[in-house]
Amino acid sequence: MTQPLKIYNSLNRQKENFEAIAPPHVGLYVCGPTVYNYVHLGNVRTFLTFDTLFRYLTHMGYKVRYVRNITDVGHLVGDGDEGEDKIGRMAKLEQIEPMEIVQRYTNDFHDVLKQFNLLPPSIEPTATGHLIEQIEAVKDLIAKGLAYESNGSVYFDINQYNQNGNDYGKLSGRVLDELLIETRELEGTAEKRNPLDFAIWKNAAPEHLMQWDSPWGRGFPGWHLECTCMSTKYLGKKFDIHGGGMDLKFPHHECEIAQGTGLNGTAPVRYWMHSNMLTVNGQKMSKSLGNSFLPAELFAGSHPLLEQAYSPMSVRFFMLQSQYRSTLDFSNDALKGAQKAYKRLVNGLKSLKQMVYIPAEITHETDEAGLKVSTPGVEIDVKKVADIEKSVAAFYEAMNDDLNTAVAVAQVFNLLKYINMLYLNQLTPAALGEAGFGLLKEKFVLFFEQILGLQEEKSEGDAVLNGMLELYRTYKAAQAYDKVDEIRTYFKAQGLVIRDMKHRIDWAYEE
RNA sequence: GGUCCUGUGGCCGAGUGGCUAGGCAGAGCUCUGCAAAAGCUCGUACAGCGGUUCGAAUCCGCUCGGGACCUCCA
Repeated sequence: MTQPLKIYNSLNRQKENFEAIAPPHVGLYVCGPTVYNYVHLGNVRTFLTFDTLFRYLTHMGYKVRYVRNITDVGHLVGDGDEGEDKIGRMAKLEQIEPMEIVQRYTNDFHDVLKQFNLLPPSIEPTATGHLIEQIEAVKDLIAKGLAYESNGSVYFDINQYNQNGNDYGKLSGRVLDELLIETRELEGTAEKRNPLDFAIWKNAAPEHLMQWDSPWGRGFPGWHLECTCMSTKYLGKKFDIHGGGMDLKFPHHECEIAQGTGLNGTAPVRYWMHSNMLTVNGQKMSKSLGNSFLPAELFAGSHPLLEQAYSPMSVRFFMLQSQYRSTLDFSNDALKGAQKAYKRLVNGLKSLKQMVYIPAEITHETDEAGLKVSTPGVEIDVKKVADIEKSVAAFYEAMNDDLNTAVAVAQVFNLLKYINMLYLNQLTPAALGEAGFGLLKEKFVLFFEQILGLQEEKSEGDAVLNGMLELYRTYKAAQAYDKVDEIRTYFKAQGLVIRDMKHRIDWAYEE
């Protein structure tokens, strides 16, 4: 617990000790979705990564301001700076207002993240809500000589930026000359001084649905600019952590660094974090490849790639089993395994919550010398207690090692073993001692619910189930096994199972 | 073509020089009305070849395979 949190910083490609700029406050910015379509499972992985970070930093005692934007304008389809606005395009296709598109998919985004038990960010700003800031930023960049107007559009001047002593390409490891060779075939370079210059304001054709007045005529902001303006506004000129998917590293985050540095004279971000891709059969899940599926399809099992339905928490758990910087490959076998593993954990949680510490009975005797001797009925199993303490420490170590949730989850399973032993009377609470038992209970619940963000998925109400269980006990006592089996069948139909143990009868989620 | 990542047991997935990762699946045992669950035990894993080293899955080189970014993408 005392060791520092280490974070892999994409800027220098190594793990660094995390030090907040102004503790106990931490500024965290994550690039949110462009709300022109439903979010797919790959998108969810990124937001889950930063939800885990948000939860962990909060647990560590930091006061985190978590800003995650909604891109509702400016993100273009296709090549460079010539494509159509994604949201405008959908609006035209469906013949509705762009803001209807935005609202629909924003709602979907929120619904999906809630199902996966992601915490809402502290601030969720939108690009259209910050047009004034963006126009001011464009003016400022022009005034600083880092941007120029061309045909009603304004471009960021990369050559000038580098001449000022900066290094465009630093984050993604790009070399300008090499980039230039590759851009020779791209369109839309006529207005630019340098093909690599990117739009910070775009001139809008009359038929363009989303456009606003500006000093350069009617237009709309460039995609990269919104993140710079909103992060600066809410987190300051230099803030702690900026996150996003790997695929945003270039050019989006590179451009953010350029804009922020150009505007504020300081690199905007201390730690850059990038989560890796979710793959399907080894290939990146993406809309354009047609191998993506929606959370709703996953929950219903209604997609050709899916053999069955998987619950939100199973999927959350599945993703937590890997480290965020590794690619994670989706497969039915892996999901099925995760579903079962999750249910084992949640059954452990459920039984743990009912457990209370019962001290061992103490026998008092008088020894030969006439002195009173008190002997506890159970000796504390120091080996098991030490093992629990070790797993708890290892959990924190894993989380501190660049959020290694894979290793952290393994520790939770180590703890689960003792919970199961307690549940089946293979171990008594007294054998762990009050402190050992308390540690197990406190940490398991904390790790599972607060830090990993997993939760029980309730189906039937507890009252009904407990009534049925009572009936089961009655029939069981009467040895009416046909009735007993009937009740079991009912439970099974609900995805539940009766556990008929020597010392107690209980229900659990079918694994 | 450029830059970078990666190849671990039937499956998923940690680990980056010597110390059991973990989960799922499988086998055996204990328990049990029958089950289920759980606990315990088990399994010649580190793409191939060569090198460095007392010692390599872990470092270096080569070969083969997979992937990402370089154009919108989480």
